[in-house]
Amino acid sequence: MIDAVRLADASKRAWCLTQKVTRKRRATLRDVAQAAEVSVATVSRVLNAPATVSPITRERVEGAIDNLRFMRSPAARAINSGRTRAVAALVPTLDHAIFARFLGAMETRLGELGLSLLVATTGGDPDLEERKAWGLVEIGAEGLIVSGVSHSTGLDRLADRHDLPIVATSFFDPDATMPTIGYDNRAVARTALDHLTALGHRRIGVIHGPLEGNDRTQARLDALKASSDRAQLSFHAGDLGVGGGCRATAAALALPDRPTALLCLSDVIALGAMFELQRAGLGIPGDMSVIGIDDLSWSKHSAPGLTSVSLPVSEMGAEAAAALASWIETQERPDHRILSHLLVPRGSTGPPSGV
Amino acid sequence: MIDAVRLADASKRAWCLTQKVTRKRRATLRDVAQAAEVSVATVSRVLNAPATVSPITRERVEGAIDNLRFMRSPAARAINSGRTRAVAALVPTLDHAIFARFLGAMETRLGELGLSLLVATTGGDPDLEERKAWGLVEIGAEGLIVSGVSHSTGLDRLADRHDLPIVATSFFDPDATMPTIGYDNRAVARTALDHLTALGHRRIGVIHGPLEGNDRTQARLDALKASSDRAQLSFHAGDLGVGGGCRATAAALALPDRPTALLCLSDVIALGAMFELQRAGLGIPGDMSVIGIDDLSWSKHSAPGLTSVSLPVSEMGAEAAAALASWIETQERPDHRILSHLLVPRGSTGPPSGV
DNA sequence: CTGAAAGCGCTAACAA
DNA sequence: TTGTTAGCGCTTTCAG
Repeated sequence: MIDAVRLADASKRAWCLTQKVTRKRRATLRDVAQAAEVSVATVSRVLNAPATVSPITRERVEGAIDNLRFMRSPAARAINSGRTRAVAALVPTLDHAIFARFLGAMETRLGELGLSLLVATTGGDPDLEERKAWGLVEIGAEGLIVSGVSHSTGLDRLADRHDLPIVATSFFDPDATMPTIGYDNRAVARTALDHLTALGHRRIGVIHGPLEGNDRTQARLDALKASSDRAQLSFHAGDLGVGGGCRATAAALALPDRPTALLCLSDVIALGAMFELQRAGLGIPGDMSVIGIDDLSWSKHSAPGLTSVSLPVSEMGAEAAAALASWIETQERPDHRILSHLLVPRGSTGPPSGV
Repeated sequence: MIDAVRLADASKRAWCLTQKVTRKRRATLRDVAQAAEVSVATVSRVLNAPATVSPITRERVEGAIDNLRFMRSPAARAINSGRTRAVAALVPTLDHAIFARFLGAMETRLGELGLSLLVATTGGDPDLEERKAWGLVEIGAEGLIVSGVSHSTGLDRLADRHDLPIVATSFFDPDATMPTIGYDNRAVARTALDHLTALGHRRIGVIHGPLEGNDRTQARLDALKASSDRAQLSFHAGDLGVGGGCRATAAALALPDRPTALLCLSDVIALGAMFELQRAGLGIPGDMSVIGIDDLSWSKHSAPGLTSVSLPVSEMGAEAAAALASWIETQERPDHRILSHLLVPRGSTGPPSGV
C-alpha cells in the first residue's frame, strides 16, 4: 500500500504529511524526499555534496533524514558505484600471534585507505580456502589477501575468473602467478643457522611444527637441509603451538649425541623449548642455546631474552593492504615485494659450553 | 555501443554470436542471456533454482556463464534480498591472544551459519569505535558484535538509529542496553583470589594492565578491592603485554613487605611475572605463587604449569555469533547470557613458604 | 518451462 | 539550486 502512494502521480503532492511509514520498513531516499518536499536528487545531494544545496533546503532534508532515521542502503550505493569498499583476508588461523599481528596491521592500513576488512580462516585446508574465497567474493570483496597455503590452484581460478586482485603474503616468490609480498623464508632460516654456527655450534637441533599445507615451514627446512654441511642437523617435528615445541624439544634432548643449540622455526616453538629446558634443569644459553623466528612481542622479555629473527609481519600487513588497494584503484597489478628480516641477538644464544 | 546492441529490439535476435564483449567490462546477466539465447529470467533461474529449468536450456546457459566468466554482482543481489550476509566484529586489538581466539571461534561459527565476518579494531578508543562501527554498517554489516570498551553511548545511538542488532561480549550485565554475552569478571577475579587465600596466602600482589577504556580490568579490580578483608592486597599496574607484567612484578618484588603470591589479571601478564621471577632467582611456587586469568593455550606447558582461571572465550565467540545470527534472522533480540569460568590449578601455585 | 516487465534504493546526467 | 529521468544488475511476479 505504500507503493500505491508512491505510484500516484508524483507531481500531485497530495499525500498526507503526517502519515507514518509502516513501522519496520526502513525509510528510503524517496521517503525522505517526500517528507522534505524535495526530489530524490536533492536528498542524494545533501548526502553526497551538501555544498551544492541551499542551506535552507539542506536543513529541511537533514531534518527529514533524522526523523525518518534514514540510512543509505549500502547495496544500492554499491550497485551504482560498482564498489563495496571491502577486501578480504584469508588466513589459516587467528589463533596464532603472527597472523593476528599481520591482520591487525592490515586492518589499520586498510582503514586509512577507506577500506574494510573481511576475515576468514581456513584452518590450513586448501578446499576450505577455496570455498571461503569464493564466498568472500560473492558477498562483495573487491580483492583478497591470502596468507599461508596459497599455492592452491583454486585461487588462481578465482583470480582469473573474476579478474580478482589477489595478493599472496608470508613468502616471496617472483615466479608466483599472483603478486607476493613477503620475506625470503630460506634466507630467514639461514640467518638463524648462521648465527648459531658463527657462535661455534656444530650439533644443532631443528625444532619445527607440522609441515602439511605449510609452505613457510617447508621452505625454511629446505634451506636448512641445503646448508647441512655447516653443522650436524637433527630435525624434530611437533604439533602446532607451545606444546609441540615442548615435545619436540624433549625428543631432541633424548638424542644420544645431544645438540648444543636449538633452532626453533618460530618463537612460539622456542617458548616451548625454553620451558622444556627449564623442566630438564638445563641452563640457557649455558647448557643449550635457543634461537627462534618471528620476534614476537614477549621475546625480548623472556628470561633470558630470546634471540630471534625478526620478521616484518606488521610491515607485510600494511604493504599488502596498500598494494591491494592500489591494484583495485588503478587496475595495475602491483609488483612482487620482498621485505627484509633482521637477526635480533639476545641472551638465549651463546657459544657452546666447552669452547 | 554495447548498450546500443542491448537496446535493439530484443525479439529480433540479430546479434552476432561471435561478438566479443569489450574486454574489461564484466559480463552481466543480460550478456549471458543474450549469449544463451534466453531471457534474463531464465538465467536467473539456473542460478537460483536450477531444477526449474529444462536440462537442455540449463546446459546452454551454464555454458554461456562459463564462457563469459560471469559472476553475479553481490550488490545487486543484496539490493533485492535486502541481505548482505555479513556481520562485523569490533575489538580493541587483534594483537592479543584472547581476542584472536574469540574472533576465530566467532568466524568459524558464522561460517557455519552462512555469514561472513568484517573485522575492525578500535585500539580501545571510544571515538574510533563509534566511527568504525558506522563505517561497518555503511558498507553493509547486518549486525555488530563488540568486545571491550562497549559502554559508549555512540553504539546505542547506532543501534537505535538503524535498528541494528548489536551484541556486547566479554562481560555480562543484565542491565545493559544491549544483550551481553560474557562472563562475570568480578566472580572471575574472586575465584583467583579464593584459590590463593585458600592456600594460605595473606599478602598478595595484584598485577594488572592499563585501566583506561578497559571495563574488564576495572571490574576485576573492583571485586578484588571489595574482598580486601581476606588478604592484604597491593596493586601494581603495568603496560599492556608481557613487558608490562615484568615491570609491575619488579615493583611488587621491591616492596618492603613482599607478597607471597602474585594474582595476575591475565596470563600474558603472568608470563611476564614468571620471567621476572626467574630473573630474580625466585622459585615458583616455592618463593612465590603465581596465578593468571585466561588459561591461554601455552599455560599448561609452562614450567611450572600456570594456574589460571579458564575463560570461555571460544564459547563466547560462538555464542555471540549464534545470538547475532538469530537476532538478524528472527528479529527477536536474544537474551543476556552468562558463561561460566573455571579454575585450573597447576604447578605455579602452592602454599606460602613457611606454612 | 520460459519470457516480459516491474521494481529494489540509489546515483548521475541532463534540463529547467 | 533543483527536479526529471534513466539506468546499475539482479530477482520476481505474472502471463503465456
